Amino acid sequence: MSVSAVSYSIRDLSRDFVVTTRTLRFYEEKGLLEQPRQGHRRLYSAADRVRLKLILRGKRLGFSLDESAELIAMYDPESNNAAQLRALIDKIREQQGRVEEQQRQVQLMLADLQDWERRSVQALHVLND
Amino acid sequence: MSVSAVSYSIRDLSRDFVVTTRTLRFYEEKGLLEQPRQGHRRLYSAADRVRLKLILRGKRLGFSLDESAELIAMYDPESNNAAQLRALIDKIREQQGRVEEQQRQVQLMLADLQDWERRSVQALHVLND
DNA sequence: ATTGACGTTTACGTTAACGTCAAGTAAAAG
DNA sequence: CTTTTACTTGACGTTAACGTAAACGTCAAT
Repeated sequence: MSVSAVSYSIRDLSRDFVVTTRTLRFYEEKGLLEQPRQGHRRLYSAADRVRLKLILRGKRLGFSLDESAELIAMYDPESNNAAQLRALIDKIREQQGRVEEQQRQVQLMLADLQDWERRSVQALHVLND
Repeated sequence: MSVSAVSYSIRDLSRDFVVTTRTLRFYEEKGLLEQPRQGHRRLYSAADRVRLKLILRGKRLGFSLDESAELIAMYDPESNNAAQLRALIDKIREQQGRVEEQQRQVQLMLADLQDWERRSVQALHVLND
């Protein structure tokens, strides 16, 4: 089983994940990505792609980069650390709570407005009669 | 019917809505709140409280201050502008979509992790047997 | 040898939403 | 009249997450 040592330029990653190269360098600066130098240039591995995927997923969940970093640290597929996994799940549950709260607020607001709308439509009716 | 001309100091609003005075001045600077000067000082009215309430509600919905400003502009209780009301509702529906998407992502992630957890627990079982 | 295409570092710029002084004013309380 | 107390206007500082040059390196192709 020859491991086809696939590697990607910064441009490749940029294209594949639809982020700017600046973003990638920035993530590296912040310690979120490795510093995969091949001499002068960066050459990313499949593992790096996974890390990036996790970072971006974190963003989609509504986490900051720092939070994502923390989460990814917990999400170590090597160490079968059950406690850490639980901790990670808890963090995400918290986020779930926050998002749910937002959703509640949005729905309340929508309900209010639609109520308002119904009433003003009725008011117009009255005026037109 | 004597309108009890209630008015509130900046400190009052700060206390009542649990925001700093800096925040209130900042909102005023951004045009989100009126500039209710009584000579030297700010003296807020009940209407101002309502505006502030709307701003903060906007934040809870996940809107930026600029977006909140836009929304509040649409939310004019005076003009029975049905079109504007619909537009407002649409804006909030969009936000609802974004929030729902986030929630989906969070739930997916949680499902994955819990799956992962089950599998690692099983793995441990196997090791212990 | 020169031109691109691609990449690198350094570093200042930007937006959002306030925080944090500093210095001055106004009015009430002692 | 002098403190307090409450408030005012600057104005610079801060964090997050990059954007936007500027200036330089490298390597293959012409």
